Parts: sequence; structure tokens; C-alpha cells
Amino acid sequence: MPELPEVETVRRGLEPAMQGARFIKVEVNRGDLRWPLPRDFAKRLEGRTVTGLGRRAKYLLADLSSGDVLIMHLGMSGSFRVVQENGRSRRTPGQYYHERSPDVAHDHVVFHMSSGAAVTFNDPRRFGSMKIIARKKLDEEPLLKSLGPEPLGNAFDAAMLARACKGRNTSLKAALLDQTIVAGLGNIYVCEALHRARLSPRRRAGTIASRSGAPNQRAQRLIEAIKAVLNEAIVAGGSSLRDHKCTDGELGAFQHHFRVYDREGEKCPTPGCAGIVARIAQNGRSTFYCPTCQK
DNA sequence: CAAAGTTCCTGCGAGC
DNA sequence: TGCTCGCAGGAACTTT
Repeated sequence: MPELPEVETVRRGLEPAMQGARFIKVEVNRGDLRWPLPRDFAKRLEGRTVTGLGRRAKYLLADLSSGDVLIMHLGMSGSFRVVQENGRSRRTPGQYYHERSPDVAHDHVVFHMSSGAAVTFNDPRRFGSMKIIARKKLDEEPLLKSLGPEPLGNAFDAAMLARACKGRNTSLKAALLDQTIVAGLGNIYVCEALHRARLSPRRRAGTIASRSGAPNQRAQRLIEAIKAVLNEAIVAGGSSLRDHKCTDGELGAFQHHFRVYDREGEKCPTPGCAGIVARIAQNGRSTFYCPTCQK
């Protein structure tokens, strides 16, 4: 599920179940995820309390009372499900009670929390994974070290984006997918942001900066488009395609707001534009855009 | 067939 | 010419 808005939606969904709660029991059904879970994975969690649940780009970060940090990534198809498993539910019945997992076979990890919630990580493709590191080593963590700025942070502005793109011969599409330039965008939101900014995904990345690296109007439009689409998607609970669901099992709704993604052949939604949404391949992945209004 | 992600490998061109 | 170095593009991982 994976882009920033979906991960943020998951983070918010996990908070009531995990924030301030202790790991009572951790079950590992399959440890061979994208990288293998260590043998002592459960031991390093059990008995610890989650003192904070954060997010960096597409990574979830749970601070533990032991001084460790649990890093979680959803990969392409990962999801979390929260189920209240004892009789002490403080929540509306039904909100957390579900028939069964729709796909128990891929329930790889289960956290039984002192909040009474069972938090289940399900990931058919197993591109997601988890890792536990000491908090004091967070700054040197390879998974996080080379990440660029958070797209919704104040530091991410036209000047910074232009500087990062200056001199780059690659496409704007590829540049925005590059997590070292900006961390958290994926295929969907890059397509959507470029359409809102009326910039072609094929345009050379370097053309949003002047020769000196100063941002031009395109860089400014792009920044505004990125922030707008991410904020709107978070409000909508992310996008639900094949696998993304909120932790309570409800669907995100932002897929209904897609302007170009997965809309090949449809009329361009830009007012006054008569274009038709096209689909091309860039770096082996689908790009959706309007060749008429995105220049 | 194509899929929301990340990492690793190869090949190319620039520059010394 | 030959050697790096950085960048860009593609394959691989896996299941539905």
C-alpha cells in the first residue's frame, strides 16, 4: 500500500491500538519477508511499551521503552489489521470486530497488545518487512539515511526541489520517484502531482531550475501540487487499490479523486482541456498523464 | 498482463 | 588510450 498518504493513514489507525501499549505476545508466522526477521525479533518486543508511533517517508517507526525503534515498511502489498480480541473493548462494537482475516495465509506477524488489540501484518508479496534498531543508531540507519526531505515538511520548497533537480537529465517522473530527492512519493502521487502542476512526466528534471539552480515557476507549481495532493489524500484515508485498507478494514477513498492515475482513455479533467489521458511506460512503470495540458 | 516499493547491477558518457 | 566516477535505466524479489 504504500505511498506516504497510505502509510500515514495506517499510522493513525495503529495509534489507538499501539501508542502507550505493551507487547504481550508477538507471533511470527513467516519471518522471510523482504529481509528476514532476526531470531530474537519477538523477544526484543515482548514486554516493551510503545512510547511513540511515527512515520518517516513510507516507513513506520515505533519507539519502544527499551530504547529500540521498530521500523516497519509495507512494501507493495502490506497492510495492518487491528482487531480487539478481548472483552475489554473501549470502542464501538463492530469497528474492530471482523469476521476473519480475508487472507489468513499471509498474516505473517501478529502483535498482541496490552490495549487488548491484535495488530496483524499481512503481506502477500512479502516486499514489506520489519527491523529493530537502537534509537541512538537511527541517524546511521541505512534504510533511512539517504532519504530526502519529507514532502509535507516546511524544508521541502521550490528552492530545495530545484537544487535537487538541477543538472539532472532524467525525467521529472523519475526524479520525483527518487526517494533521495523527496521521500514518500510513489507512482500514483507522482502522476497526480505532475498533472496538477501541468508538467509532463517526460520533461527533463533539470528544467525546473535555472542554470544557477534557482527555482522557476514550474518548480513552484510542482511543490504546490505535491503538497496539495498528499494532503487531500491523507484526509481521504489514502487510496484503496488492490490491497490498501485502513487498519479498521474500511477503504480509503482517494482513488475516486484520481485525475489521471489508472484513467487511460478518459477525458482530461483539467477545465477547458480536450485531451485524453494517456498511459506510457517510464523506467518500467506505468505513467498516466495528459499530453495536451501537461507540458 | 500488470501491480502501490526498494535494492542491486550493468552500461554509458564525462572527465582526468 | 585507459581508468575512474556518477548517473540512468532495467531486472529482480513475489503473489494474485
